[in-house]
Amino acid sequence: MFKLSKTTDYGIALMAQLASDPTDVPHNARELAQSSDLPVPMVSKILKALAKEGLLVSQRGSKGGYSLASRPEELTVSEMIRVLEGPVALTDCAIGPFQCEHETLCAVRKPWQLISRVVERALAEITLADLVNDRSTHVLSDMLQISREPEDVSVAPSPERNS
Amino acid sequence: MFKLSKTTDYGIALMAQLASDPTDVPHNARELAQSSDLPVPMVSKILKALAKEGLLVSQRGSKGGYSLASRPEELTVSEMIRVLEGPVALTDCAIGPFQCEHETLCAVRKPWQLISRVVERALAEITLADLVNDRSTHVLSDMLQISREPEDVSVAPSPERNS
DNA sequence: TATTTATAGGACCAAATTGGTTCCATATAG
DNA sequence: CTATATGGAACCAATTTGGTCCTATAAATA
Repeated sequence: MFKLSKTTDYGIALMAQLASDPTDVPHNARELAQSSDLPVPMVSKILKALAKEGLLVSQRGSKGGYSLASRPEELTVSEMIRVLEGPVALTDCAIGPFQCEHETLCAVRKPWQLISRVVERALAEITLADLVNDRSTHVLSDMLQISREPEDVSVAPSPERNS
Repeated sequence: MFKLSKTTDYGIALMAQLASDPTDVPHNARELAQSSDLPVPMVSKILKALAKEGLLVSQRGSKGGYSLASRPEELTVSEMIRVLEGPVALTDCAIGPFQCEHETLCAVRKPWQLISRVVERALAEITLADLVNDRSTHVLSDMLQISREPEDVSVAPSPERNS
């Protein structure tokens, strides 16, 4: 569906939640699960992964929990997606050589590689700080070069789902 | 994996193949499957979908087949993805209201909507014509604002090149 | 030191999605 | 009439995904 997985989606939301707390007190899985209304085991699993990959630092034992490993301004959306979901590449051939069996015959390989880099570049412009600050609206609207809309912005114009 | 599905991948490759033929002679599924080295039933299925959605026009019966419904310059990658894969939205909440049960509580909803639009916007800059022309390299490199690299461009640190 | 609270790291499972096939109906050229 | 094509739907196996559970280990504290 060309969508992020729930894991990535939840993971970034959890990172944002941590980023929105100015103190450096670690937050534990139960706590974060509760305030985001997500199942504890799931949140726990995702936090473990984020810690393992170095995006969070973990503190074991009583009074333990997780806190951000870097400043929110220094962590990009691109990086979070890469860690949770894999490289930002729209096709296998854009990940690297020898990933797709059709790559020798395929005519659109190079364009896909370039397109993937365009998307990756865009996602690398946005930081975790942008997600939690109100500044995000400004930054992102600037990227869109549109006047900020006050209400809901959605991409789907049509109500009908593709069958 | 934040990747396009095979269906979309194949579908766009097939469109590109049609676009690269200057004549308007319809091509049938068998033919297209052969020259792209993909299974015939799969190709057939995808072409049917593309025709149903209006991206291809079909000619039934003997000497029939598929041809592009519009000029390659007028069909964007964004549109092809939307038709084959669904709306370009990185999260459920970016598709539209009431898609995600957490949307009331979620703090990063608006950023995702904007990010999705940024990506969608980028994909709407690229046309089918760009995929088949050499011009693609120019257009896309301009988007990246980098000097065109002569060799393989991949997101992952590449071991080496094949062809 | 024992207990409590937390993460680390797994194995595990059901449900959804995906990639792919098959069959039959219908249209068209010759 | 027949061969060749698409239209449409059902169907299936394999993978992926979302989610749980269990055991081991680390730290704080009573």
